[in-house]
Amino acid sequence: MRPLPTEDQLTSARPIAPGSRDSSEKIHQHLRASILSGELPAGIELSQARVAKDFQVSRGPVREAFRLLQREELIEAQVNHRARVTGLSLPDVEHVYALRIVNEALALAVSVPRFSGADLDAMDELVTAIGAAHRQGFGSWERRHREFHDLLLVHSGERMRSSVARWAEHSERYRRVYLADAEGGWAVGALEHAELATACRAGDTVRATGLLARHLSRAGLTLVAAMDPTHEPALLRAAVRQVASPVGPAEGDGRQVQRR
Amino acid sequence: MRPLPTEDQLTSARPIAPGSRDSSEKIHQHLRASILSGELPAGIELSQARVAKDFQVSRGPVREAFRLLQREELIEAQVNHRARVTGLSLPDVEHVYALRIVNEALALAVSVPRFSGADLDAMDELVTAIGAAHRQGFGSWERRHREFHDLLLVHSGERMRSSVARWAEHSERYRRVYLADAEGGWAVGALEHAELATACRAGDTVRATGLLARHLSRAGLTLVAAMDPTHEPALLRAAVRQVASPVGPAEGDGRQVQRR
DNA sequence: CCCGGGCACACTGTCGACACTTCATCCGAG
DNA sequence: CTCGGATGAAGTGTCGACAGTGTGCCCGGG
Repeated sequence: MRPLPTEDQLTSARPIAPGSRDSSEKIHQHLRASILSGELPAGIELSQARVAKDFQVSRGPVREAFRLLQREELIEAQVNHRARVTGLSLPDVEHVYALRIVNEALALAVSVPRFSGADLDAMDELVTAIGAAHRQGFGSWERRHREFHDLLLVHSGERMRSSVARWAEHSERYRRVYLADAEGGWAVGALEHAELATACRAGDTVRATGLLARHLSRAGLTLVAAMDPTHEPALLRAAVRQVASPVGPAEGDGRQVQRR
Repeated sequence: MRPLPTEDQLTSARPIAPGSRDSSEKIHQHLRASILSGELPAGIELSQARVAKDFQVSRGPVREAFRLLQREELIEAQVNHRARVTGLSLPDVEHVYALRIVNEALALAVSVPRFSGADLDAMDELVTAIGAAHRQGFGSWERRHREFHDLLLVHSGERMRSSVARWAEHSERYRRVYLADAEGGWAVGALEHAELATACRAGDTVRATGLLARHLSRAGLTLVAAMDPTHEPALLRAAVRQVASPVGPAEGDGRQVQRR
């Protein structure tokens, strides 16, 4: 493979406010957003010195930010080498979506009985907003979409939410790269969101979790298929099987997860 | 509450080899082990300067290690304040065990069909080893116990294993504090381990995952009950319900998770 | 023309220093 | 005696500098 051009002021870094405390946190946030959004593509190299110069800070805070990104597996760094933005491997995609399925389903299961009327109204509102925003560009749609999924987990506790949100962020990254313009998926997604909101309002926990699992598994399967059509997504199957047990809602789950 | 004595060479820190590269990694490992083992109890304060002096390094690497620990929620740090070892809240315990249940069950589900004969033999060996080691002190038992659980996930992929292992480490910490000498639990645990190994050898995935879920939920419920007997562990129930669906193995699952 | 050794640059890991903040103590006014 | 402000120590956030290491380039030999 070709060596991939080193970054060249590619990150839209602005100087950090001089007196600002905890600048490493800001750097971390900024870099993470840049990576997840694809502005810093996989394989690109980031040097501490360069990033420090772009943000107009010393290398100390940059090193701390890099350590966090490394722990999140957004960059990989070896000693005495420059850090590189992590690549997108197929097993990673499957792991991310499988974990999302089981974790978000659990979070949703405990959230459903706790939804307030306001929550449910906001949910309906977002469903229509997502449908309307899907032709205003990817950014708008993505923001609403993320809000919707956040709302589903709002009553599951802080620790679980942060754990789940981290995986969701990763999947945002993959989705943007591989499904930037899959218009067919939008319509199906909208329908699934509507069904999900209905199930939440009805308080039907097992139906809601099953729908969420299928929603996520469809996204994951599409991604996997786009990356390698011959791959057998055993992990994703196992995840959806765990959540949406055969005793779930009436409609079979064999449609999306095609057996062979 | 009283202000909790500040640490006083409490961490058994030895100087880091001078020429050693990546000393922050070593500091991180050491501190994490100290916290998880209880050597650094919850609430104690760690100052960068003091830790740096103990390890005989500058504050730079220590800051990086602290950032990682903070991200793992093992310490909490505010700007211009000393870092404090995180406390053990009841919701945290429930979250940790609930996530462990769904994540490890998923990992086990994909691992069962992939176990080799050697894996299964090692599993049986560990089952007996655990039974024998449980009177050689907590440390010995804990090591074998961890090995056993690691073996269960050995074929689930690197990313999932690391994700699962992190939560498992947290639970080690809680268990050590609250169950340091619960001898009754050991016998039950041994029995469950044996059943688990049998199910794996038989290739019975749903039985194996169900057993694992109940094994973990029992531990979690014991912990929760020890911390607050009046607490209603809704999250744990949801987690075990998700994994061990009613269509599971013959023996009912209503025994451990008592309904009211 | 091709290739390997050597050299200079760039970068990383680490350290000590400086400014600012927080906290505890002490002292004097009331 | 009590209470509030001053004051010093301790600690943190940040920076620039130094030594060691990896990388690419150049040049000479074959």
